Amino acid sequence: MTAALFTKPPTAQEAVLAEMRRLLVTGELAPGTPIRQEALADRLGVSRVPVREALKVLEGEGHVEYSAHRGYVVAELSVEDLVEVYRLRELLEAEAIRVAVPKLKPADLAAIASAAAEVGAAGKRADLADVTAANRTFHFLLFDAAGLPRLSRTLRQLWDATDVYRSVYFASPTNLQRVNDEHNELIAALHAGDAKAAIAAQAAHRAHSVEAVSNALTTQSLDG
Amino acid sequence: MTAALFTKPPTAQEAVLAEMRRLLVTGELAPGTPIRQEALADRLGVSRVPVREALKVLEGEGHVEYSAHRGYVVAELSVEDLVEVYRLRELLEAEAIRVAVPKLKPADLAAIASAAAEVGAAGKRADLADVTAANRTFHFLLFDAAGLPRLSRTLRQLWDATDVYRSVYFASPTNLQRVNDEHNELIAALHAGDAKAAIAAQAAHRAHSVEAVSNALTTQSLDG
DNA sequence: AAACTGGATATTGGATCCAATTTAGTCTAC
DNA sequence: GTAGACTAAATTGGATCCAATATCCAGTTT
Repeated sequence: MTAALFTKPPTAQEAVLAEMRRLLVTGELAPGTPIRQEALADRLGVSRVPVREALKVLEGEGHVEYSAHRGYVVAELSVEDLVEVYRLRELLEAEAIRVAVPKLKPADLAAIASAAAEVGAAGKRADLADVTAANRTFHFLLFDAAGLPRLSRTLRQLWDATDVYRSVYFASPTNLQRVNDEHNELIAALHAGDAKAAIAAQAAHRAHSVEAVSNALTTQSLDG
Repeated sequence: MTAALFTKPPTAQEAVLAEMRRLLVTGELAPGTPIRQEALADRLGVSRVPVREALKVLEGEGHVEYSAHRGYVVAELSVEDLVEVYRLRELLEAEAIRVAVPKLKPADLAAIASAAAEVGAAGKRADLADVTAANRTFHFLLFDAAGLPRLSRTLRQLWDATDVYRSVYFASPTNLQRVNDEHNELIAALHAGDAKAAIAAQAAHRAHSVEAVSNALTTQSLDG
């Protein structure tokens, strides 16, 4: 019974899904572009079948739009969509924190603090991918502590929908510094067991990011 | 250019998906049962390919659970799950109504009233499927009026998750009568433009149904 | 007797092939 | 010159076939 040395991809569709997520986040698959199944399959070294199944998953998550016999197109995210996503996050994240705070154990707090530290470290390294990943870990350690799987799932969907823009936000050193400060503020509230303060901290945190991203969206296109 | 006499299924996967939803709601595919792709495909007269794509959709919606190389199993819904779903609905439906009420036009109100009437009519006919469908139409006419597509999508997912139990609730004449009364109360609030009252009405409506279904769940199994 | 090993069978995962549909382009009719 | 119809190419949808994995059962070992 040997422990796995590194994570293996059990199926091709899973590998395809992971790679497509990367392509979507990095913008290599830009919003609005039609997806040619065969080209994509060739690029990933598989047949069209696992690609199609991965696309069905992404369709369910709202990352691509589907039209019968016409295929898939990378979904576009308007400012209205962005605002809607953040409003829904506001409602649901408040609930998650409200439920999670009384349940937090020392181990949870330690894990959360550790994730926050990793955000800072990755920021110093200017490693955007790691910042994004650590940031997500940080927040979902908290959300998941509520022990409400469907709430977590829904929140993940909402986060996924705007992942494309998160790296834009983290690209600015000013924003990065602010993010770290806000994380610390949130952690302090968690240690104090003050759910209300934690919710407020998270709300401020979110507001800053939606403002920045919204500005980036309205002024010009992503790659501008 | 002949007009279609009845809605055609453009693709097989869509037909499979619709039929599988029916099987899940009616309980012909009971929670916990493993899904054998080939048997299901034979039963529906198609190959396994469209079945697999439909299953991926249902997996995304939480109706089936998937394990690599082990296949799909019809998801079980615990009482905790039920409570969680209704709590999330509470948060999100309140938001939907809050946004929708000021936007409601006479045509919307008429459509909503008409749907409510259909619920009553179907109830008199004791047609459970029609009651469920009309009830859903009624509520989502309101939710969709908010003009928030992601909110609507999330709410649909939550409703879908508990669809299995809704027909149980409607099976009781007492419940049916109460549902009609509560619908009328909600409609009155909408006509008055009173969002707060509408939210309260919807909350009471939801509380009654979660209570009934929860009782049914705890006392015994579905078919008891 | 319990536990591990090996192989047979059932089931899922993936690739290839064919059918159906859409789309672009060209030709014709008016 | 434009609208419509027809044709051809590209693309998606579905079926069949083969490979990979898991499960089950017998046999062997300790």
